[in-house]
Amino acid sequence: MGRIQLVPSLAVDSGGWTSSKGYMNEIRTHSGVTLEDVAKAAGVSRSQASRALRNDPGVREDTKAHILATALKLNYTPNLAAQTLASRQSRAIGIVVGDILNPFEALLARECDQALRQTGYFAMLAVDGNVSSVRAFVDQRIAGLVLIGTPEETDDIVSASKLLPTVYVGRDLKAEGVESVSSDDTLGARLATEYLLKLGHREIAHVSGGHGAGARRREAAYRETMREGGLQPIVAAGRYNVDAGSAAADTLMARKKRPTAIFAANDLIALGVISRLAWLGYRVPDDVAVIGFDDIPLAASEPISLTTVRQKVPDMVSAAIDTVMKRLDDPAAPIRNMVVAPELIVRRSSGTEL
Amino acid sequence: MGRIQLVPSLAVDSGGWTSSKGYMNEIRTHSGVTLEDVAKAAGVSRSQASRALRNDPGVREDTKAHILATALKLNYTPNLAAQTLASRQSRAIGIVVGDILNPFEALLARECDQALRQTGYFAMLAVDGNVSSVRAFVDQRIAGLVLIGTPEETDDIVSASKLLPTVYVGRDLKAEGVESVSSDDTLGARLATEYLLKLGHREIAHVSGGHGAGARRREAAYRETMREGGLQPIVAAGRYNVDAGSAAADTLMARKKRPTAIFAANDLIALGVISRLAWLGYRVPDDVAVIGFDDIPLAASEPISLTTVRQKVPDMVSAAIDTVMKRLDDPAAPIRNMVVAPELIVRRSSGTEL
DNA sequence: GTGAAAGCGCTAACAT
DNA sequence: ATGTTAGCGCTTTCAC
Repeated sequence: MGRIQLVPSLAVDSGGWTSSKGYMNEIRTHSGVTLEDVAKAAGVSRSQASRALRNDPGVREDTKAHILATALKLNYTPNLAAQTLASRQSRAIGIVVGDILNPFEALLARECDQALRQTGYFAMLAVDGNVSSVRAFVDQRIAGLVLIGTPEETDDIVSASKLLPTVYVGRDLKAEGVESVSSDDTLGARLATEYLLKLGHREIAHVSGGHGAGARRREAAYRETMREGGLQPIVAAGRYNVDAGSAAADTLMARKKRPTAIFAANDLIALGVISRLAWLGYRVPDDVAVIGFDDIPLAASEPISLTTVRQKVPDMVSAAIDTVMKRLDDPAAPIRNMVVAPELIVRRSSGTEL
Repeated sequence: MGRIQLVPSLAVDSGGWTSSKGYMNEIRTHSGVTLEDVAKAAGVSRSQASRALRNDPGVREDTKAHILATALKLNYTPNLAAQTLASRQSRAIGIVVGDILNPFEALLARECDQALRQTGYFAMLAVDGNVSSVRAFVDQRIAGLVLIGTPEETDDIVSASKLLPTVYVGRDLKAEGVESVSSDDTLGARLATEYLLKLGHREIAHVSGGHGAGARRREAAYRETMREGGLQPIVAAGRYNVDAGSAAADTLMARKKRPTAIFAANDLIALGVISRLAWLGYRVPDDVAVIGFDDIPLAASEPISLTTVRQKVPDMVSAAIDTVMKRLDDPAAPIRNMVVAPELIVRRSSGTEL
């Protein structure tokens, strides 16, 4: 605490803001106080006041302190519009979320929102992510763009990335030349499959997540791991949602040789699998062990207690923000495509050794 | 379609924008074209261009048409910062969401985001809703505020509402003098309880949602309906989440006289109840009928198929936006507290008549 | 109906 | 290290 949101200029420790009660917990409108007022009250020029407030070099320490104190006393808040207009660059970062109802995307979005506030920039979110949201942001001259699960069409992402610092979170876009941060799908799927193998399962099925690159990587890694174990892969085609999991459970349990373990391409699918298994009269994990992917909050809940491959959201987000910030001060920086290693979180749904 | 986001000035039918392909599907940065350029190209003054673009009265129809066409041709995009600075009012509406991981709040947020784009205003979202988000928005001189499930402390809401047009969605804040849109909790709880009664259930339990006003109203309505039916209410104290539902299921099924139906204060609780019941070996709806509240997307999924009291999100949101818009052009308008009637959506989880 | 002029509140050369 | 001078791109009186 002790920092003021959106006013990086005042972020230096000024010793005047009580972090307990006081200003921090009040909501006050723009006082009507301008930089001019602060300068006048502090007995300096507008430029010096501006420099001090923005922590620009070339201001004597004591002058700066005095100006800051004055600003504080007058309850000064910079006018963002004026700042943006004069400096020709805003401190807003647009976050476009494809499907905010997808818990994993919501998780990423929330983390971005929070992480951004630490940087002196602030987030503008659009949750019905599509091209028009991106365009609206561009029109607002935002400084950078964070794309989460949207838009589907890679073309739009590519064009966006040519206009302003852009990073895509959750998918690897190296091929398209767009900066991105994603999880290592291959490693994640291996982790899950190998764990099931280690528990002694032989009939391990996989419910896929569709035809996206990530889903295909997960499926491929599952297949490879199975083959390495000398086992026959069993794949039920699915999509990243609950209903697909439910349908897959039906298909899988209808086989003559029923699987004793199911690795779902994501947690939503796993939830569908579990719910449907219960309906069919099978017990998880006693009859069937289940593992998911993502680690959405629901997975950790007591009645679900889903073993899953956790995508490290905080790591991914901080990498993403870092990427945007880097590019912001060096547009010529090399394009980075970061891949974060996921980890297996063992809970009840995977059961114990057979 | 045929409208340009964020540029209400150009929103008049200009006949120049192809709604299929064309400009609408391209992303282009700010052309660098200013109002000055448009005016010059159209052979008029900056003021006239400004008026025409904003649909101000006092511009001859043909002049206006000409200016609009020119702007279009030059691919002009107004500089939002300049507009805000000069007019001293922005077209941004802040949406603060308390918990974006709550599907119901996400539903409201998404709807708001979409609805707002139709109004000429645009949404700025903060998803880690707390007072500081509100303050940050105020500092940005947003035009209005939509609060969704946040902040907990009513004081902050009240102070926010004094600063700028504010509406709270999802809770009734009449007592606090803050405009709000909410669902009729009493009606909703009655609907659910009466339906269970009608099916022939006698041992109907309720899992409450805590101590908030809404949760208390739901519980009260449940109790009253039970008493009217000559039955003894059975209440398990809970909170609006999955784990509470799970715990409540344990408690309830441990009773000597087990309930044959459970009305959960919201869908998340219901999900917890259902999951736990499955674990305990009970079948839904055969052994226990379950009804929720909210109608989150998960409720409609095949394996869950939850009967629930649907809060009419689109109605609530359009009422909320309408409220903000009304107050925007008349700060003295009477305070409105709208209550929307929910409806019972019958699915599999409530079973059939006993 | 139209144009000229004066800012909005700030940043960024350019001086000193 | 500090002050002076121009704008940033738009809206908005105020004249005509």
